[in-house]
Amino acid sequence: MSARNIVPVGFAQHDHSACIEDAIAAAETRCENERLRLTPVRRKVLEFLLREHRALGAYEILDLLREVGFGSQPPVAYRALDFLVAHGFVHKLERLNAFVACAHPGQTHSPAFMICRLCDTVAETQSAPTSGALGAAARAAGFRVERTVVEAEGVCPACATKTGS
Amino acid sequence: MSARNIVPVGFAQHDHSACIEDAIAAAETRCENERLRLTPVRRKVLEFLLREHRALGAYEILDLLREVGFGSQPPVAYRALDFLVAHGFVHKLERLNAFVACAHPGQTHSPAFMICRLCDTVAETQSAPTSGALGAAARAAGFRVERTVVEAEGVCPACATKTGS
DNA sequence: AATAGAAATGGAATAACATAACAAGAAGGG
DNA sequence: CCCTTCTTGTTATGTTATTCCATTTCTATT
Repeated sequence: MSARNIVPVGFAQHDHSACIEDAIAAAETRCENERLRLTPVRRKVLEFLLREHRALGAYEILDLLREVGFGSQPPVAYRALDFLVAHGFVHKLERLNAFVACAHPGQTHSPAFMICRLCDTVAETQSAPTSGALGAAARAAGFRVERTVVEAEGVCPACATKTGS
Repeated sequence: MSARNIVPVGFAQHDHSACIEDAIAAAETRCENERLRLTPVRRKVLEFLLREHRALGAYEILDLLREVGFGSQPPVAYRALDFLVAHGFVHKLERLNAFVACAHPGQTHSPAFMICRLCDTVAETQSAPTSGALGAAARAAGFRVERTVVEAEGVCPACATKTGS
């Protein structure tokens, strides 16, 4: 994986090797600034998720960790994922019980996702939890929103073209 | 449960026995109209979910079914839930891997939920998937949205008052 | 340098959630 | 009545996630 190769993020093309390196570098910088420890397992898990621009299940990640010589029991993967999710480097897709690397590191985070049900590609975008119908309903009910899960399931442009619909 | 008792739906008070009866009646009517079969198991599961205005896990439902003399293996519960979800009588909360009775039967369905992390109460409201940030992003990307998951996690008014925050 | 406390890791065991596959029974249309 | 379809019951298994305890590593302080 040292040659630059072109791969979709979300549904567009880009230089993927650079994007991985940049994301790792950004994560390292942030961890230094905030006294967080991007340990080898955590870093490796983040790399795996960046390499694939798709959601990986915890057990897929665990398999990859095993191949590279790390501990191979579920808590190893879940602990690393907990750390990465807690600090916004990775998001969990509740619909899929799977994890993706954050595509907008640094930005304030109320992510929303588009998940293609045919090819499993995931695109991340921002949501605006306080505006919109949900925000209004929450204010009306006196509900304090702490976190939102916004996931759209459907068909991405590439698959729509392929299947001719 | 024959006396009328007052219980929150969403976060407001209401006559709960009437609300269960109405919902069951509405479901029966709709099933007759659409040639769907609201069999005993399915009906019972819907009742359980209406009784509690909170999300129940499939295995909790299974326990309740067992108590009432139905089959007690997981597929029994999951099949009934599949039917109820497919026809919009019940929604699945992806965040909780659990199920709630629909609070707006009949209305067009893009539900959004507010989930209290302290008391597990769930309130349902409508979302407008095509408007808002997500809709715009989907149109921009050429992504066809078929279904949306919108779940807000936070603290309901009652719990906010209790814990004094 | 020694060391106490906190954070991170390794791993066994188990819990919680979900489906596949097959046999048997009930509903409804000709 | 018979055929098809839908539904139920059950066994077995697959997938996702956590609890708990022992050990190691890091960090800050003496």
